[in-house]
Parts: sequence; C-alpha cells; structure tokens
Amino acid sequence: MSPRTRPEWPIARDGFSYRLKTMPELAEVEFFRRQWEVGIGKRVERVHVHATARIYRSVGARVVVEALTGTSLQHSEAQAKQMLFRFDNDRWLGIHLGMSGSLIAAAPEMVPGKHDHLVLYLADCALIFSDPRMFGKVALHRGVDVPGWWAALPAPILSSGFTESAVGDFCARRPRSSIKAVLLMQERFPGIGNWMADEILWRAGIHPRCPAGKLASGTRRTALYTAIREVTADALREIAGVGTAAVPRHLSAQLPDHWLFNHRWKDGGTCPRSGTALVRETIAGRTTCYCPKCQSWSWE
DNA sequence: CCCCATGTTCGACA
DNA sequence: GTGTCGAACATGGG
Repeated sequence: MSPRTRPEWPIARDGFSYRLKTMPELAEVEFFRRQWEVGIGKRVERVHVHATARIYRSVGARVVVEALTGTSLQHSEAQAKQMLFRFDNDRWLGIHLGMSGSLIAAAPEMVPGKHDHLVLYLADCALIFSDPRMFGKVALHRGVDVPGWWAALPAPILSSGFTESAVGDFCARRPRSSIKAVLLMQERFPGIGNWMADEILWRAGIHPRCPAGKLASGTRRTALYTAIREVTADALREIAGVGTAAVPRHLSAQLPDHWLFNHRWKDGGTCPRSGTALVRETIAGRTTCYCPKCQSWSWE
C-alpha cells in the first residue's frame, strides 16, 4: 500500500481510509455532495483517475480528465441518488454512488488509494470519489443546459410536484406488488432506498408485504404519503445537516434512537415504539425489517 | 471457508 | 406492451 497523507483538512478523521461506512440513499447523497462544496470557485489543476475502474463504463476516464482539467467548479446539486457538478466552459460531471461510493475532501497532498477512482486536485484541497464495489458511475456532459437525464428526473419528494394522488395512482397500477417493492421504484420515489422504505412503512404502520393496491386511496394512502414526506425531511435534517467539521465514521450514528434504523440490524432488536421483537425477512428480494405488532398484517 | 451487504440493470417468463 | 423475479455486477466485512 502506498503511503497516504492523513487528511487534516477539511475533515479530520482517524486512519487512512477516506471512506465513510454508509450506503447512499437520498440524505447520504446530499451529505456527500456537501463534502465537495469546499471546492466551489476553485480551478482543477490536475485529475487522477483509475482508468480501468468500472465507474467509467459510461464515459471513458480519459474523457473525464480532458474535460475537467483546467476548469473551475461552479455549482453542485443533488437530486434523488444523483449528483451534478457544474464546471465552467459548459462542462458537467454527474455522479451516482451506487452501493459503496462516497465523496470526501482532503488535503492536496493526498495520494490516491486503491479505491479512489477519481481525484480532482484543486489548489488547496483534493476532491475524492471512492468506491470499492464500483457499482457507482460517472457521467460527463457538455452544454449550456443541464444534461437530459438530469432534467428527466422525477419530481423530488419534498417538491409540490410530488402529490398524494400521484402516489395513489402509482400504487393502483401495481395492485398486487408489495408496497416494499413499490417504494424502491426510483421513477416515483426518487432517492428512497432500503432503509428509508422500511422506516416509512414502520412509521405509517403498514406491513411491507401489503399489496400496493390496498394503499391506492383512503386513509392508508394518506398515512403512506405523510410518512414518505416526513422520513425524507427528517433524514435530510439529521444526516445531510451534519457539517464537515466532525464527521462520524458511521453516518447512521446520527439518527435518533427512536427511529427504526438504529435497531434494524441488531440481533434481538426490539421496536422502539412497542418493545416487540423486530422481524427480518426478505421481501422484494431485499432484507426487510418491520415490527409485527405496529405494522398490521390485516389489510382487508 | 461461508454468508451478507442501504443499488441498478438485464434477461427470462407470466 | 406490462409487470415480476432472480441473477449479475465487484469487493469487503463479520
């Protein structure tokens, strides 16, 4: 392993790993976007890439180097699980973090490690994209306007375009699918992932195997819609709101103990509301945790 | 060694 | 065409 400079700035953490052990859903993505904000207004002096890394399967690493070297970072945005960074000269960099990606800033002397597939060296810091499993992806775009794939993203959950009737209609179109499977569909629920889906259903008191058709109207639809918006807003506040000064090694440590999140992986974990033993089983192909008492099975 | 992993995509099949 | 399910992707941790 090559020697690496310990990053003292802007984030001081122990050890050599620049990665945070968290898997990115909407709030974590927004958190990671902010880690690169320190580079806004600064020029990219040099770009490091691991040219054969799978994250370059859509756009070659060399294209990224050529497009970004010498430009300045102007602006960034996160939406759903996507991020978009605008540079001058009409260059745009899109990033999806996949299952294990993370962004972080470090001192400009940092030496890229095995999983640091993209590093933008600015005058006084380095912006790093790390991804051990390489399910993440980068995209490049040139033009005055945002790329088409970005413009085509569905209305964000906290925007006025995300309506209760749209949620109900979407459920009505998949009447026999489990609500757990439906909540993971990015085209209607942008940015929701496995743990957020479980948190939403737990708060709403809905069993994850409940057929989506049963939630297409009435009070259950309202409960579902409300929980989606509340969990999204709360997750953004608790996770994305963490500054860049003292970042915990596990972002989940940020979440309050009365959430399902902090109990879901523990063997023998109990529901923070009812004290009942939590259940873990595979639903829609994903590990799902729920409270058998709070989340009613009888949806007829 | 085994099994597991918070995401997405693709092919097979109803 | 639509919807659903499992496998595959690549790596590390327990």
